[in-house]
Amino acid sequence: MTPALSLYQRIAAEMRRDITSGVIKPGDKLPTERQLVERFSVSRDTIRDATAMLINEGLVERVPGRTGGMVVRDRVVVTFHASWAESPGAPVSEADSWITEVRALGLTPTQDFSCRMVTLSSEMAHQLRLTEPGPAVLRRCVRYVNDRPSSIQDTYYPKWLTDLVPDLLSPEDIKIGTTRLLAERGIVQTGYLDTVRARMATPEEAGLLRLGAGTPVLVKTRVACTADRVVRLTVETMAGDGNAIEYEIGGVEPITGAR
Amino acid sequence: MTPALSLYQRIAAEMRRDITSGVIKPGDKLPTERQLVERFSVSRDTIRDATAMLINEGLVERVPGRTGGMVVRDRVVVTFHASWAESPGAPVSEADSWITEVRALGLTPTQDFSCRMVTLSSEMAHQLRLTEPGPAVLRRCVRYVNDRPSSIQDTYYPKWLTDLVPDLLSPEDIKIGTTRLLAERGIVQTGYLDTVRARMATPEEAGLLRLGAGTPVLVKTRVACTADRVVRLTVETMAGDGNAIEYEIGGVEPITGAR
DNA sequence: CAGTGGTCTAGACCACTAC
DNA sequence: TAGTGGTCTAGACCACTGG
Repeated sequence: MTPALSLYQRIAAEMRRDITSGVIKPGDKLPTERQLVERFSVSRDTIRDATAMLINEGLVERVPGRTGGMVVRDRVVVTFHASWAESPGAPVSEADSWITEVRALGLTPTQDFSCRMVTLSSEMAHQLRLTEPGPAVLRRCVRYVNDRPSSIQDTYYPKWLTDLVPDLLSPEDIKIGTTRLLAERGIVQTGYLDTVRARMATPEEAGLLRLGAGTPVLVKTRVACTADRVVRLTVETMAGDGNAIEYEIGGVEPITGAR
Repeated sequence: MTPALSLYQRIAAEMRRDITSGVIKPGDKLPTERQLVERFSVSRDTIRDATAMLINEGLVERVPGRTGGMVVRDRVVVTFHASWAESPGAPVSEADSWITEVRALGLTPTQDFSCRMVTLSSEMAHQLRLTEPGPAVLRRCVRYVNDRPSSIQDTYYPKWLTDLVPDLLSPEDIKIGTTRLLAERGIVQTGYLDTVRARMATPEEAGLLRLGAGTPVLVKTRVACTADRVVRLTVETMAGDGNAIEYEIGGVEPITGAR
């Protein structure tokens, strides 16, 4: 049954066991590569093949420099409550909801806003139900947890909407939340279509989110509409396995009530 | 700005450009490793470092054997419509919904069922709102697209429920769907709490789903309840970037109507 | 400065698989 | 049997970073 693991796979398995069983804990350093060469009596490349597996699985991180080494990662999971906020009557904006969640984990949330004009791809224009590609406003929110980038949220507003609500062009955070701002101007969002996917980070994303090679991203695409029109497209790219998305469907009191 | 890419990174970038720009198309074979050694005048290990990046990004697959080689992957995305089915009044079962989706893409769906008794971990018992770990029935459904494993769906039913509805112990597919079966016995599910995460596949999952190393999985956890009790826990592990999950919140006619 | 990981070489032998 | 990727070795030099 077992397909005869190769040498580096057996070494990886042994180290993986030490990590998952807790012999080596998050934050602990692994032995140096040259120490592992001695311990297992193999070449350094074989050790690097083994540790590359652990890094690809998200268990371990390489830290360069004199006091560096390989460190067992400590992944805290931040949960996005997709069903909670963003309804016009919701008590909090989507951003507030995220900030609350991060603080509840004892971590420090930060956000960076920017705003610029872009030309929509035909793919994006189609998702916004526009007849053809055209200009749009892109509002970007980069979120940090303990100063490490955690997610990039890009929201595209079609030109007809920003003509109606020029406040959307503000390069600053809109305190009350864009959903409530739009509602106050008569644009009430009543429906969302979310699509969630997982894929490997592109090199650009790995740079932006400061991800190690071999880290996945969780991508949530949200198309929002009023009773008769599509008003925005939001693409949220989240770092690796440090984020989760939660959806409630129907009444969940028996589940959440016991918490 | 650019941090001086190393040799293997530059080679990877060049090959990546050929793939994403369409010079090399899905299904096409890359040159052999030894041909690439010649073309770039580097050692084979450097070529392997470069191609390992492409494999980790999910762009390329290695195929062993005489006529093997490195092949550009063609990823078709199957979408799970999480909001559609599973309501007792829904026209189709969750399985039917999936089968329809796969067929619509011109692919062939297959499913394998199995059923066995397991002991719940304390984590799972907590999710089922049981006071302590205990026995449960695990119904597993492995799904294949064109004979390649695509997802593993594990559903755990607590013992009190299988005592009430022994049909759940059937090792065969339940044609009408378990949700409708339970509804006929008076267990009407009215709420779901879904959590979606992305992470790297463990070696076991990579084996089950026949994934190459460095492929992410999309994990959907669904806890379902009736008006007053939690009745099941479903963990669905999906292969890499070949799957997506879709949620509808509120009225989405302006979005879906235009399709 | 000393030690870490990062990169690269030039070989070697193996398992697998279509021809 | 011939050619593919899979594994492994024993070196080498580099960039980076704390003491």
